[in-house]
Amino acid sequence: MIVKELLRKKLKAALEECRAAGTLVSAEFPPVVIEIPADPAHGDFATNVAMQLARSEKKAPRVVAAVICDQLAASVDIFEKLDIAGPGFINFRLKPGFWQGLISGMLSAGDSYGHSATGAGRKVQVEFVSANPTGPLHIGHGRGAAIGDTLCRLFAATGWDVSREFYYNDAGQQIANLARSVQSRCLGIEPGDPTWPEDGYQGEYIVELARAYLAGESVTADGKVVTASKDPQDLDGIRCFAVAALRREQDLDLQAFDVSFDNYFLESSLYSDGLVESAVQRIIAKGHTYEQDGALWLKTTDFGDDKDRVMRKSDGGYTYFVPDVAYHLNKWERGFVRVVNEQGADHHSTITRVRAGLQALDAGIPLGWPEYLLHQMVTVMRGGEEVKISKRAGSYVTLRDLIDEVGRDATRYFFLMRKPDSQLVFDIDLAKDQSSDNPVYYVQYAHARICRIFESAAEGNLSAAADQAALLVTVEELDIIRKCAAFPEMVEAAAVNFEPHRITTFLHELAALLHCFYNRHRVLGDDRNLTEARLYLLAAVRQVIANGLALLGVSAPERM
RNA sequence: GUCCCCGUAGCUCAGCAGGAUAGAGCACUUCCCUCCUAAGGAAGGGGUCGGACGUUCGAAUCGUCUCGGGGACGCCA
Repeated sequence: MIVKELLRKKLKAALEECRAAGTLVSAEFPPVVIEIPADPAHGDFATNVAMQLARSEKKAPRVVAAVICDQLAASVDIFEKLDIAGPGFINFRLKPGFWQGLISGMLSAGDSYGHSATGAGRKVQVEFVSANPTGPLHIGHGRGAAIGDTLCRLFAATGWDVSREFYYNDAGQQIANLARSVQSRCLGIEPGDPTWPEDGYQGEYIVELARAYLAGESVTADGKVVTASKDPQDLDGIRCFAVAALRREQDLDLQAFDVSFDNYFLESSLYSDGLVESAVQRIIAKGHTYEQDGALWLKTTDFGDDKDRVMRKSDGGYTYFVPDVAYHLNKWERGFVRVVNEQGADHHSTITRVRAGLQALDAGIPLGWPEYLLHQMVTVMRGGEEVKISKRAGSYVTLRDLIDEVGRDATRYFFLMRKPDSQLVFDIDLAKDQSSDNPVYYVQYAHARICRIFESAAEGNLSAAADQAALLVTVEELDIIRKCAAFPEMVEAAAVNFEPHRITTFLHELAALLHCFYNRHRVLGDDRNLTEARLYLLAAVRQVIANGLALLGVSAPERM
């Protein structure tokens, strides 16, 4: 139960009662907003509804507030204090018993505390990472993987039926370039040589691929085994081998990052299954195209673009967004009422084109479908300087480099600390720091600390006791309960707004409250009842921290 | 030129479907372990919320303009 929601209902009911009694006369009431005041002295919650009503009531805000307060005080008994403050705020302070009573619900919900049924089992697909198999995953993919994975976890936690999808191109220009690059290495050609392919891939991994190919190795990827033919002239064979090997590498990277997918979708299948051609024909039939300069154009300006775009080039090939449209039509036909594409912000210009293409299909697809979550760039800092070079990839920092150096938990946490809209500076020194300066450890330590207390408690045959909850009356204890009680709405907001960073922020705040409490009060003390009450509280905190970390895909260690 | 994101403490960033003295971490100055892990806590200094105008009882939050920084604008993918 979300406490704010409860209050909102009580307040709405009180307004209606006032109207029935004639003490309020407004024809309509504004949406009731309940907020948590910045200054805790103002109470647990506050509402501005009296100020909003002042105009239609033709009374001073504080007078309106008094009317509402009287009604609330008469009909609801959860308030310890109700008062009117400032220009007309109504401040609420709930009885300690109300807060103490919330703990049992947190513990009985257990691992699902904070979850909701908002999604009502509807299907949502999240497409993320979607890296082409032309090299190891880089740090930008890492951010996308962390954000996309956590978004999936958030959707699952809020009642959606989530499907995780990874889309890649195994046959385009970039792949041909990859094959040529590996072939060149097989033939002993190096970057800089006259015959080295233009824009060839130069990373060390290309050398490794050539070596493996010539050695006749076998790789397994996406359920298929590919064995190298060893023949440097077999460009197609090299392509298949290189793609399989890099897909496998990427899978290992993702596995190390604890990110998994339900479905891998190949761009080539769109062509082989005729989906591109049928989508194009359908758009033509709907009259949204024209021929000009030997090319086929889509009138994207009919759908908000600033100029029309070429669909089929004069050489007969399709431009890159066409298979994307066919792909998304396929997603729609698979029954996903919601689709979220998590991508780097540098792909932002494709959004208008894909949506325009989908509208041109006239397939009943809603205007804002699919949704997009774009993340900004990542820069990596070490020793106060930007890191740009990877030993493996040559020109960029790989996800694997990061995971190997700072660990999975810290890598994920750091990627999720900032809102996707903000550019991210990844400080390797801080991420590796095994101290409280490191926000990951700070949160994990709070969890481990509680676990340790429970171990000590067990040795003294002490355990949490719900019936002593009334003893939890200090500021620190009530602050903790209030924070834990706000967890479900935070999860909801993080899911609705695609904002995983709300979770890291929340966890850091909760951990701070826990550490503060720990330093001011002794849990295992002489007073057995109080000890059991505090253990009861800590059990809830441990659960909330564990649940929050689970949403991030970060471990909750019992010992550190 | 058009579009998107960002601009809040020295640094990295929260806060932004408007609300009551603007927050955290790092860095800096002090202090707290005979006691459940000091990977912790307490206290302190540090701000024209890029700027201007507007809407409002009230703006870091909304609108317009403007100045910075980043990204995207292809018959490349």
